[in-house]
Amino acid sequence: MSIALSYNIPRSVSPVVLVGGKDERAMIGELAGDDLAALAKIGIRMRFARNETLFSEGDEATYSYRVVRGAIRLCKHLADGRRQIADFILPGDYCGFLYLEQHRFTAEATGDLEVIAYPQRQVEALGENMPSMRRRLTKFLSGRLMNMQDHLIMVGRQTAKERVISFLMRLADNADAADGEAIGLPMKRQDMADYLGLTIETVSRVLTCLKRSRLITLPNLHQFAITDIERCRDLVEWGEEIWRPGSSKMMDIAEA
Amino acid sequence: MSIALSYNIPRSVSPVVLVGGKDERAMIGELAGDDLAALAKIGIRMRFARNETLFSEGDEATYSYRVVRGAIRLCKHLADGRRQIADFILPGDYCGFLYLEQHRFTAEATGDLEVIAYPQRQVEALGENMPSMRRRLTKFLSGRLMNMQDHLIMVGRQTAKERVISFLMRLADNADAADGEAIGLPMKRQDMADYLGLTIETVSRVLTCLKRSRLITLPNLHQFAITDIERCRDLVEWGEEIWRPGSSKMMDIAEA
DNA sequence: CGACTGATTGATACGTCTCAAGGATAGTGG
DNA sequence: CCACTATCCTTGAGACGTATCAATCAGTCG
Repeated sequence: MSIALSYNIPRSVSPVVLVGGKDERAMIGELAGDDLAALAKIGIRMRFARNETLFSEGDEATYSYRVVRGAIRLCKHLADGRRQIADFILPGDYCGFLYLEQHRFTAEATGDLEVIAYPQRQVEALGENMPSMRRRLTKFLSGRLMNMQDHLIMVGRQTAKERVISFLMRLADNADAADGEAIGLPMKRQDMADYLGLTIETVSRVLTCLKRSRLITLPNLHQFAITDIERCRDLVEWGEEIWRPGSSKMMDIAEA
Repeated sequence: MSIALSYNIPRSVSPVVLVGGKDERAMIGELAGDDLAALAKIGIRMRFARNETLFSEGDEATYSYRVVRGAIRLCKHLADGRRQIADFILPGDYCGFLYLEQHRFTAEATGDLEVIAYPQRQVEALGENMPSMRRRLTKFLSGRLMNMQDHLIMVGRQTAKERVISFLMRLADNADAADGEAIGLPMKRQDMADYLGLTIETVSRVLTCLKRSRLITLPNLHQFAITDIERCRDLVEWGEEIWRPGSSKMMDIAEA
């Protein structure tokens, strides 16, 4: 069943971005080790500044990208300016495409961005000729769907605090960070808000709240650390009750 | 890049559901016409009652399904019972799998359900052997991601009224229905709510509101009709302003 | 006809948004 | 190195939309 929110968009088929996470990175590595030394060589290093566009809705796919530093945001816009970010592509992640006619969303840099771009045609050729590559790309695409489902439940059914924690946990996981270890936060508050389906103010308030509760620390605007990953995991899994029984006001999180 | 459904991947990877829409149905038809007469024959007719489970989180994929009557809901659960439905599979839609390790969500019948189940192995074999099939399945999977993105912006950035209208529009579109034509609503209010990220009461209120505004009619609980599809399209695209300038209370939608 | 499930409606509570002000940070040019 | 400035972030007060709780209504099936 296909639902389209943006009914003015032609019902043609369109390209899909593949976005890899921690697991998929291994895949890329393996590919390179396997048969893709050639692919590694055709990669072109590119840089973008904050808010620069890698591609827009309607563009044709010419490159796939691997993020070296910074992050890419994939987003959709409503006519009145509301924006929803469908995914972030973080350092080490891969963002590729399946051939369809055109993009249905926009990719922009959330800050200083460094990527390696691979000509799409060459990647496609590899997919066509190598069953092992096909298989990995399939897994990869599947993983994307999984993440989308998690994102959906986050935006649809979790509270602001749960969303923010989930998000930070994802970043921590992606960085393989330990308790207290500083983790890069390569996007602005507005980007976080649009990813989480919140406003910038709410994100800010929640962060303050988490900080006060000693669940996280914020050395500066572009870094954070999770004090107790285990406890955060419980918070996300078991909901508000842990915050403090009988109260869920923003400021009422128990001091640890 | 040809992303294939690599169906002979070792069973260490987890399955992903493929869900087809109006467009994808054509694909299945074409496949059947092409080389898949055999597949059509191996289909097994199955029936399920409301809330029966086709598969659960953790199950292995043994069948893919095509819905004949009723609808399947694909959902995820939080520990405290909150639920988010990631997708509905409607009559004519297809629901297949790519393997990774295990299902990460549950598939249940939203009411009386009739499906045709295809043994996964046989579908897999077809994917492996036929490049054209691979390509279609890729497009198909890509379409899923597109829909998920639309669903995300809906749940993350649209108001209750916009979500309900979008949803009804999707159903109407899927059914190729004209203005005023009765369309089946093969799920309960709770299912709609969990899909839209709302409560059952809010869904009910919005429906009442739309009815009063003469945007839709509800002959009975399992059917609806859109009075003016064009107007609904505008509402979704341009937001609340059309409802009635200066007011957005539930009861304040202009009478047409 | 009851008994049951699901849908509607109402009153109120609560979480997040909106609007507005002030504070922090980073970049720029003298 | 220090104003100067633009941008981003934080905080507060109040409004608004949706959730919650509770009662009633409408179908359905024995």
